Amino acid sequence: MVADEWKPGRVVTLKDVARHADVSISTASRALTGQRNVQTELAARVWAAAEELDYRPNVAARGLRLARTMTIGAVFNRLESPVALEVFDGLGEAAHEHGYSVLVANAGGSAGEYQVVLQRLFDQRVDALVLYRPSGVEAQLQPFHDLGVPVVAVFARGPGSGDLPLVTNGPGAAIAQAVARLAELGHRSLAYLATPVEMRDNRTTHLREESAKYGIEFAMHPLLDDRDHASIGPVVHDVMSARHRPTGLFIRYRHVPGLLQALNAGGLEIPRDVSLVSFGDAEWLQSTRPPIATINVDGQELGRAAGRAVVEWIKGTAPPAVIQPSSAYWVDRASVGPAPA
Amino acid sequence: MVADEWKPGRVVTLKDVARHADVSISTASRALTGQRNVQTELAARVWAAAEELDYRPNVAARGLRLARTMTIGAVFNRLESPVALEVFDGLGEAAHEHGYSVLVANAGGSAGEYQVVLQRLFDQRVDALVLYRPSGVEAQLQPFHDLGVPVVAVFARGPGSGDLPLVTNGPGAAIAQAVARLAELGHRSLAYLATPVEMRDNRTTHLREESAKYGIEFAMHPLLDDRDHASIGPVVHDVMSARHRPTGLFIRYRHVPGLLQALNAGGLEIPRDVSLVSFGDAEWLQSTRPPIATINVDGQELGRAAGRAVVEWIKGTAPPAVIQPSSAYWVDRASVGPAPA
DNA sequence: GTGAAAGCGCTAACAT
DNA sequence: ATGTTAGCGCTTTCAC
Repeated sequence: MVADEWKPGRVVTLKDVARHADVSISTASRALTGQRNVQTELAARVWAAAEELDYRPNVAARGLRLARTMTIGAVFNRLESPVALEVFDGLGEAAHEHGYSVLVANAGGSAGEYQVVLQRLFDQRVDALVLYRPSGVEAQLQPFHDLGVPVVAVFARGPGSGDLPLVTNGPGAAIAQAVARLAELGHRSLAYLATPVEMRDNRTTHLREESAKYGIEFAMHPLLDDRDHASIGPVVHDVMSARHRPTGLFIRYRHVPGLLQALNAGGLEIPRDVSLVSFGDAEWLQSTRPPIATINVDGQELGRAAGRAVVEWIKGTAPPAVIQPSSAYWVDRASVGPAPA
Repeated sequence: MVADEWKPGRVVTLKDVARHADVSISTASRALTGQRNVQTELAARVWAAAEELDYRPNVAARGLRLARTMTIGAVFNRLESPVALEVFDGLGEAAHEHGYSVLVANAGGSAGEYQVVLQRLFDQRVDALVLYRPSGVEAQLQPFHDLGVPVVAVFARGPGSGDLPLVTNGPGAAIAQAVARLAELGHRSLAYLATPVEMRDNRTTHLREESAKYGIEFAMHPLLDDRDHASIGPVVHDVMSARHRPTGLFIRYRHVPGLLQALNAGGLEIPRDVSLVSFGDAEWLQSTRPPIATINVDGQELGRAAGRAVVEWIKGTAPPAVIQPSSAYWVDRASVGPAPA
């Protein structure tokens, strides 16, 4: 057989398949979508034709009819942290598994930009929205809510994110282990260096509670919400030159390079002068000297869970307020050592 | 005014706008798409109605009609290297600037997976395809070529990628600077550690040529194409325990952690025993001790260029075989020091 | 300049 | 069980 009338630049459509199999369009459609109201023999003919013509259904067209685009919108503030990447990876995996594609967008940071990004996703009529660490986006989500489009937050949700279902993990156990280890090594004063936004994380609560258990002092120190490494320097200097300076530091992954530079500049050595724990792991944290202990998150699993959640939601079953597919885990490395005398 | 007849779960459509402005659908369309054959007064009414109803055109529907989906497909082997991320970022930026969204997919590695990913993108009828470091995908691209869908490779293209237009940068100048610096510091023997695939990069050629200029010995050493850090150990051991061991090492970013571990395990220090240059930069390379010199690529610019190229191509003007928006640059850091005696 | 109508590719009544 | 028809939201002839 020969493809009936094929022009080079034209994509083969359901009509072509139907004609080639000598059935009506609707029969072809039914056969290909696997409905039962079609004779086995005809169905076979349709499938053969489709195969031969290399027919690929136009998802957009089907979406128009079904009011589903089979795309999931994902918004990241920037794919910068390893966790964000993992989440993206896992999300894609879960989405593809269910036939969805992922339309991803980076919102650089400003609210205005976020607005634009959401608008584009709305224009594309995504079937669901996955927001990584959203913050203050409640208002801009209204159009999606009006349409009943599922929206979930992943990893964390800042203030002003309304009551989006949150896909996250429980850092409690891992933080407990970390603090226990530090207590065991004689540490009596810990600190968490974080930007004001980050401080709202439940990590803060856990750190405080666990520290209290051992009678350990715990303090938070605000970091500028700045990308510049240097900006961390003064804070570290202040913290470490105080009379009662902490002997154990917790800090988010993205600030580690800056922190290392700052400590280095101050002549402070890890773990001799201060122990260090990073929230978030990466390959290179294992090859620094010393390797840096982490409290880590299985971002991929988070992403997968988020994907599954929205797909289920699309099908009708709304998720609970919090989904916790896995727990963070504690990775002990040489950056955690005995408290200095 | 009040939204005529608005049901909660329904999205406002062009029809709604037309009715609200009391014009025909086609006039509304013309007004909103900014065609001239429409009275100023009517146009104003239409715009007002659109504004009031918060009308957002359905891109998919428009796409169906115009045979353009306004999406660009991007395929990464995995968003793992910092450059890949930057490229993605830049691509998104350029795409959005021109009204396109980016449908991104990760192909884990196997050819089969790549096939599936491409198929999904085809089903979504992406208007163009951007492939990051593609290799051996020529055959699977046929459907896109048949349809005249623009496809470009970014950063590099492996064997079997046909004659895809390539968006890349010229590493020549930067490599020349690096080798010059090493020569100046007395190095007489350099090596490039890379997986067999990576060795096909034009970096190899440049390294060889530049080394030759100074009469410097240059050797390539194959790495297993493995994600496991440990697998690099034996190779490093072999290379560094040879009688004529190199005093300067070039290696791709992603292998740096493994290399550092291996050198560390072998009791070798940078730059005392060997100097190191990484292809590809990252924040943490500045905060290791010593900081690691790099030959770096402006991935973002690459991504932007790729985006611009496919958009232009969609509009009709095919790109040249190679687009080189910027050059790689040499970043001297303390990992490059005097050759050991 | 404006509206009516056709049609992009597909699915889902509705007829038979 | 199959074909005919309508219509998803939009643009664009084609008449007037």
